[in-house]
Amino acid sequence: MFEIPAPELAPALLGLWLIRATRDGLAAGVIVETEAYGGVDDRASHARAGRTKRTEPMFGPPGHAYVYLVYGLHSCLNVVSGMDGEAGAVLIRAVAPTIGLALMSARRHRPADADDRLAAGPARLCQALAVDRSLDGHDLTAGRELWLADPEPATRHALLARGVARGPRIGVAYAGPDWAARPWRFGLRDHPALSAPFRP
DNA sequence: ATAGGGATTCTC
DNA sequence: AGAATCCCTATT
Repeated sequence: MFEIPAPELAPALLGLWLIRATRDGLAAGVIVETEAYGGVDDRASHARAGRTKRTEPMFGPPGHAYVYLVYGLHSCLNVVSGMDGEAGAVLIRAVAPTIGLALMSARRHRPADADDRLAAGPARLCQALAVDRSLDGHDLTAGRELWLADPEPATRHALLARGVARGPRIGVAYAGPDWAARPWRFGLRDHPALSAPFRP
């Protein structure tokens, strides 16, 4: 299912489980916001510089993780899309915390935020789920450490019933007006776990 | 070798 | 509005 272009995979990931298992226990949530990044032609994508050490996973097998460090501080998680050898990835921008809330809360070394927002934001979600670059390249379909899983169809249907909102990607003004304007961000409409730019 | 800057978040 | 903070990428 991951061998499709990122702009197609991004909305398809909405409503799926993202599950993290560590020695400390299990933490999991439902993906509510995603963002698509293309290959060498996408001026907003890390792959724009071609195949490099950092972006190697983006060119690798689909369904694996691409985890990078941004601003020297925060990890961000992507699901690699497209065919092996062709770059593409979907940034997971927000997850609705469902299992292991205490664990997620403990990992955030800050005063308790609203539970809904524990994993609202690409860097927040990585902190809440203990995702860092040690998981770069990890197979997200293997069912261990960090993986994706299908929810009950009825559950997912109910979630998607609120509708999918689209909009331009966040923080990519450097890519120029054309690429920055592409509506490649997807989110469950009005969901309380959406990231900061989309909260009221 | 070095400069420039970032797919963010938090605080002032 | 500005800082925090590392490492990637491009250039010299």
